[in-house]
Amino acid sequence: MADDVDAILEQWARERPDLDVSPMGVFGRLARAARLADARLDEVFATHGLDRASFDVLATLRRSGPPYRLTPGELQRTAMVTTSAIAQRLNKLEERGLVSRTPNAADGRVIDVTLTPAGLDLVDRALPDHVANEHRLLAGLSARQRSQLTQLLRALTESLQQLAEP
Amino acid sequence: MADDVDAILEQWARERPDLDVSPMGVFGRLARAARLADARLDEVFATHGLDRASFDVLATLRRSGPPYRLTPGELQRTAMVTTSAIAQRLNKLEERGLVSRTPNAADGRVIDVTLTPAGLDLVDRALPDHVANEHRLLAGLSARQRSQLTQLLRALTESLQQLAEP
DNA sequence: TAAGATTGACTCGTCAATCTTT
DNA sequence: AAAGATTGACGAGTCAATCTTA
Repeated sequence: MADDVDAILEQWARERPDLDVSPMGVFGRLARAARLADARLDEVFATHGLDRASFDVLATLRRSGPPYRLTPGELQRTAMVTTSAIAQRLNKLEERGLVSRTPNAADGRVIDVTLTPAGLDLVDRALPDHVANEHRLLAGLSARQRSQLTQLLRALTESLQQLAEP
Repeated sequence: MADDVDAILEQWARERPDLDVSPMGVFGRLARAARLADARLDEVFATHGLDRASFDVLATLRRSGPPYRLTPGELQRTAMVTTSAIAQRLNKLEERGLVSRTPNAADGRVIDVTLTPAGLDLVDRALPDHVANEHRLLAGLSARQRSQLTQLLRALTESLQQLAEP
């Protein structure tokens, strides 16, 4: 039942027995699982001509409900990237005709980003495949395991947020 | 106790009640936790003039034990990146005098990458801080929670590897 | 032919600077 | 001033192509 991370911990135990490197067992597996999951999810996005970044924007607009309209700042706050990354994502999506940018009526500093009919159509077609893929990827875990994993990741996230540099 | 991901799930439940998006509760938190952890770990690497990529290479060489020597291919297999990424990491580390590249005696196609005394010194100084940081980041989780999280991430990783495209 | 290592072109992110509006 | 959005320069990864050796 030993995995790659166990081998790493054994090496450290041999080379630096003075250090308790057990937290690496958590962070190492967290990084690897996230990377693997990204790769598996990307495969399905690609079949719809999308990548994670583009899907993320389209899906955020979609789930916000009609009129499927948010500002770059709003998109930034739910994505975990900077506003400049959002601007560049929007450039690509706008070029493809999947979103449109229009000036906000109430505040001249703000831009409204709206899902076009083509964008709505695309995300609604990709979404069921994406969700089915996620179900498939979790098939190896029982309902109880999924629930526990969710709770533990929530606790870890909270701890990590609390310790963020101010 | 609701978090960002719960809000996302609620939006989907409203907009697409036909889809069971519960797996997003796992994958969303996995991605967020991994991203947050990376940011917290980078802070300590930076105090030693390192980033995660550089530290990863130096630490892999360090824990392999004397003579702290591996090939790019060996480094690639434990890192989760391509060999070209390894080559570029090595270019930077070699320029800084932290590793050296020498031809392998037994196989002319192979390069030996060795930790220099400066590289060994740097990684041995950064390591205790890194480990202490990881302990600090996990302080919010009990021993039982860490153990459970490890087991669940291991199970998830195994499932994800099994479902990799061949 | 195949394996190992490297490079160059490209993509996507961050950061710092800029522009506009409040 | 401050807030929102965007751009340009840069860093680090991937992929495809190349070079050397087995």
